[in-house]
Amino acid sequence: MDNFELNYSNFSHAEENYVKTIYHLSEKGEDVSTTAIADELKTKPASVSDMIKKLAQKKVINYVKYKGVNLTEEGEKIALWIVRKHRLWEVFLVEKLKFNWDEVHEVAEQLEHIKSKRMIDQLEEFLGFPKFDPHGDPIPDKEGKIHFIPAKPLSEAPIAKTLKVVSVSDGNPELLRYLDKVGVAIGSQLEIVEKIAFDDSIELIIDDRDTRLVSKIVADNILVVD
Amino acid sequence: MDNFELNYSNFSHAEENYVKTIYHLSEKGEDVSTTAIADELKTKPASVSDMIKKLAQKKVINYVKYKGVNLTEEGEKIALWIVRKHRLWEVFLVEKLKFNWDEVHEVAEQLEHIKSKRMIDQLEEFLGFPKFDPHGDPIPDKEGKIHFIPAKPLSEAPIAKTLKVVSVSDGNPELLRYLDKVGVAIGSQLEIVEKIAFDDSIELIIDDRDTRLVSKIVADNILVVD
DNA sequence: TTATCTATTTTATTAAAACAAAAAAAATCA
DNA sequence: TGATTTTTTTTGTTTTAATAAAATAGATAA
Ligand SMILES: [Mn+2]
Ligand SMILES: [Mn+2]
Ligand SMILES: [Mn+2]
Ligand SMILES: [Mn+2]
Repeated sequence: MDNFELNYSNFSHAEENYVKTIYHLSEKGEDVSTTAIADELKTKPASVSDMIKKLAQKKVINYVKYKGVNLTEEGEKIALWIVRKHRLWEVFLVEKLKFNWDEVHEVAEQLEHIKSKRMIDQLEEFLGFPKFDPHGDPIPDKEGKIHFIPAKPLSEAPIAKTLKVVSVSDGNPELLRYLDKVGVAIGSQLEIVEKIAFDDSIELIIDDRDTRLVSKIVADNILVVD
Repeated sequence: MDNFELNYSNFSHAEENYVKTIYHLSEKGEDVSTTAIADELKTKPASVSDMIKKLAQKKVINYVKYKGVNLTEEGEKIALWIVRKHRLWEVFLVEKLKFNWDEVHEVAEQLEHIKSKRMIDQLEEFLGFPKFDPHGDPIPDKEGKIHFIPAKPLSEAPIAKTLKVVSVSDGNPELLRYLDKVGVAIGSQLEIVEKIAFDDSIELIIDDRDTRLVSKIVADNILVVD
């Protein structure tokens, strides 16, 4: 508990990125593979193998050779601390500096490594204790607690029900600009009219106004609740 | 001119710190020595010799072996770009996140390396285009222009004249907390009552209220105009 | 003008983070 | 099961930034 108070200054920029990546890849539950990490960090499996050993020694991940890794409690705390910073900075950029939601992720990737607990807690207060970032992702509180909304991808949602957009993946600016164009935002109401079996594309009504066809890959990246 | 528009992403964290340090050490006019840089960056002369060669190759400094270095035009642009970021972030921390002026420098040392011209220009606007940072230092504008106030150290100021505090050095938090305690701030009125020749300490009146004795080293770090 | 001292540079090592190529283990296929 | 393919790890290099120790240039002092 008190560990989260620290700034974790004994972790390098690179180590933090690995921990954060393992956290995100773990969200599906299973152990994370070397190649998955390499793909995500745009590096090579050989580099990942090296770093994994170091992180295991530092006790932030559990590692069994050839079996993949998962975060220890300590590792998860570090990951949540980085995620908290990332998302609060994204809110700041959108709410205060007039950034569009497709422009914040890259800068937040840098800002998330700035070490100052004090600054982040003050920033959170300054922003009015936001619960979600501009892409609908929940912001861990100062104790590292995070509250997930049970949502599913639009691609797996039922037909002919009123759905609400909870979050969208923030990594790809092109997707976000596309959503701007078609008028999908956090909180938008969607209703699936038809699922085209041939290519899994989806025809839907947006906010009771426009009818649109979106591809499977777009639908995979929009999380909704009904 | 257009170079300042760039984010200079081809410079590492370490290189940026060297360029900024050389900029600050150059303010006295002369070439900067290897040891001076090493002292400032808390590293060793051997490391500085290495880095100096690299920076000379990158054409951001002029370097003659055994003679010291100075910034090229390009180097000065980079330095001013970093200084601009540092000082705007310091204003943000004090004005928006309720930091005291002794708490901002360390965090700004990290924030100054974040690469996003867009963010800094927006931040400047958000802060209302401040001209000075919390320690009274001028903030370079988006073209990299900086306006110096011709001030001198309190230790070299004349006796029995009304002086105004223009800036104080921001590197040492202890000094800043001491100034808080004795009631010296940017804009304070000072009047030197007596200079004690024995140890160069100075007796002064602060804002027409308190009489105080401050040491030479404190007086060296307060810049005033009359 | 030497001799001595100090500042600077060079050389050789180290640590972090990455990569390619080779080796080994695990998974898949026949 | 045995052969083949894929994934992961190991080994050997590279680059960046730092250090200590040795060599050298410059400054100072006798
Ligand atoms: Mn993001
Ligand atoms: Mn986000
Ligand atoms: Mn500062
Ligand atoms: Mn300052």
